Amino acid sequence: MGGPEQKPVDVAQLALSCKNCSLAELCLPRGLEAAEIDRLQRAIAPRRPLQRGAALYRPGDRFHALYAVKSGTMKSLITTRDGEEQVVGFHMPGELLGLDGLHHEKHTCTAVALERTTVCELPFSQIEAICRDYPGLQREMCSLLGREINEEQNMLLLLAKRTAEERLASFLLSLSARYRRRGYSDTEFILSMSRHDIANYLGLAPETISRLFSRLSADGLLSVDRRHVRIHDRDQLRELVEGSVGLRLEA
Amino acid sequence: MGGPEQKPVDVAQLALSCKNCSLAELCLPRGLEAAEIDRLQRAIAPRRPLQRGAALYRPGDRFHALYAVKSGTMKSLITTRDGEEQVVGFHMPGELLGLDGLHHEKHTCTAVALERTTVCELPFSQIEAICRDYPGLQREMCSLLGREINEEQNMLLLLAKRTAEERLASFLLSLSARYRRRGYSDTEFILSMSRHDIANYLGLAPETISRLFSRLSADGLLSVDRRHVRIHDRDQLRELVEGSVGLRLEA
DNA sequence: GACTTGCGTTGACGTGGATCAACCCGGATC
DNA sequence: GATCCGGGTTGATCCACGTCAACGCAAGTC
Repeated sequence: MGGPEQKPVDVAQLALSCKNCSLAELCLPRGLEAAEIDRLQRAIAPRRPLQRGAALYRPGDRFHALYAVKSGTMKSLITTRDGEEQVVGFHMPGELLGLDGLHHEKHTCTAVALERTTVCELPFSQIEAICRDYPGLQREMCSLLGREINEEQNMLLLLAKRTAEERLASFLLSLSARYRRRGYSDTEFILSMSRHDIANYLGLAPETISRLFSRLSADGLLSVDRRHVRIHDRDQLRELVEGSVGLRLEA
Repeated sequence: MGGPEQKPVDVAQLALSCKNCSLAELCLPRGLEAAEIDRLQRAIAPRRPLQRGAALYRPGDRFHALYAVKSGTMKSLITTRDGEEQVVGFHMPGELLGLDGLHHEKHTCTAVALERTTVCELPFSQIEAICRDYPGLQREMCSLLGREINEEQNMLLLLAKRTAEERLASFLLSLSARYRRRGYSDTEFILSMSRHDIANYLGLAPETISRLFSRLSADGLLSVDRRHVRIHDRDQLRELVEGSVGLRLEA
C-alpha cells in the first residue's frame, strides 16, 4: 500500500472521473495539478444511489471516507441520547460531507438522503497518502476544514442572535447562492427538505417557518407553492438579514 | 527552508520546550513520537504576554500560526458589519486557537485575552512541513480539526434546542471538566469571563445569566460570589442538561 | 473619603415564537 | 373515486426570555 498504482482503473470509475464530472469546479480538486487530480480520481470508489430516507452513515460507524454529492441532496444531523435531533447541515451537489468523522475516526452524525442521491466516496486513507506527496491537496484539505469551521461559527451567530425572520431569509439566500454557483437559477428552485427539516436546522418550530413563508409571500418578497420557491425581491430579503441596522454606509 | 535545521535553539525556546511544559499532555503533541515533538518544539516562537483586553489577532489578519494557551484565558469572537459580536469560544491553558484562519489564510475571528495571558506560537508553515514527514502529526491535526467541528455542532444543538437553564448548566459542566483535565479543582473555580461574555456565548441576555446564577444558588446546586463559583450538586446540574427527559433508562 | 466607572443584580413589563389543536390538500393505494 | 396519510397551514393561547430601568457594590483615581 502507498504505491502509485493502487487499483486497476475500471469502467465504472472512469464514468466517475473527476475530469468528466460536471461538478469539477465545485468539488475537492479546486486548484490542484493534473497529477494530483489523476491520482485522486483513481481512488474514488463507485457507489450505488441512495434512496430517499436512506442513511449513508450513522453515529458510531467507522470513518473511512469523505463523500461528495454528485446528484440529489443530503442532510447531516446529530442525535442526543433521548432521541432529539439537530440538523447541522444540508449538502448539495458538489458539496462534501463526512468531516464529522475526522475526530476519533468514528462518525458522530447521521447522513440521510433527502431524495434519490448519488455520492462519490473518497477513501480517507488515499487522501492522506496523496496529501503527503502533493502539498496542494494538503492545503486544500486544510482550507476546506477551515471553511467548515467558519461556516459553523456563522451558524452559531445566526442561532444566538437572529430573529426567526432573519434566519429564514438568510437560509433562503444561502440556498440561492449555492444554486447559482452550480449554474441553476438563483431565483427559482425546489426545496429538497421539509418545513420540519428547515425549522430544525434553524432552531425554530415548523409552524413558524410556515407563517414566515406566508408573510414573506404576502409582502411580495417571494412566492411559495409547496416546495417550489421563487424569489422576487432579493434586495429586500438581504435587508432582512442585515437586521435593518447599518450597512447603509457603503451604499 | 524545509530542512531539518530551521533555527538555532535559544534559551527562550528551551524554556518553552514542549517536554518541560506542564501542559505537555493537553497540547498538540499528544501521541506523537519523540522526533516529531522535537522538531515541532524547535518551531515554536517565543511570545510576550498579552495584557487583559489585548487582541492576539483580528479579522483580516494574515493567518500564519496556530496558538496554544500557556497561561491565562482567551476568547474568540466574530463580528458583523454593524459591530455586533458573537463569542464563539473560550480557550483555557493547553487549548488551541487560530483555526478560524485556515480557510483563505486570513483570520475571521478576533482573539482577545480575558486576563494576562501567554501563548505559544506554532508557525503553520512548520506544522505543514512536519506533517509531510511525520504522518502522526497529520493525523493529529485532522483529529483536532474534526474535534473542533464536532464541538461546534454540539454548540449548534445547544443554541437551537436548549433552554437558558440548560445552556448555563452545560457551560458550567464544560468548564468544570476542562479544569479537572488540567489538574485544578472541578468544583471550585474562578470564571475568567464576564457575565456579558457568558451571555453572548450562550445566546442569552446578561440579566438572564444573573438570574439563573441566583436561582441555581437558591436551589443549592452551587454558590457564586462575583466570579468565584463552587459547584455543590454536580449530579443535579447534569440532570438539568439532560433535559429531565429520558436517560433514566440505564440507571 | 468623595467621585467615577464598570460590572452585576433585581424588578416590572412586553413580546416573539413555542405549543396545542383544528383543518386542508396532494398523492398514494385500493 | 373513496380512503388514508403525512406534510403544510392557520388560529388561539401561553410563557421564557429580552428589554428597560433602578440600584448595589468593588476597585480605581484624585
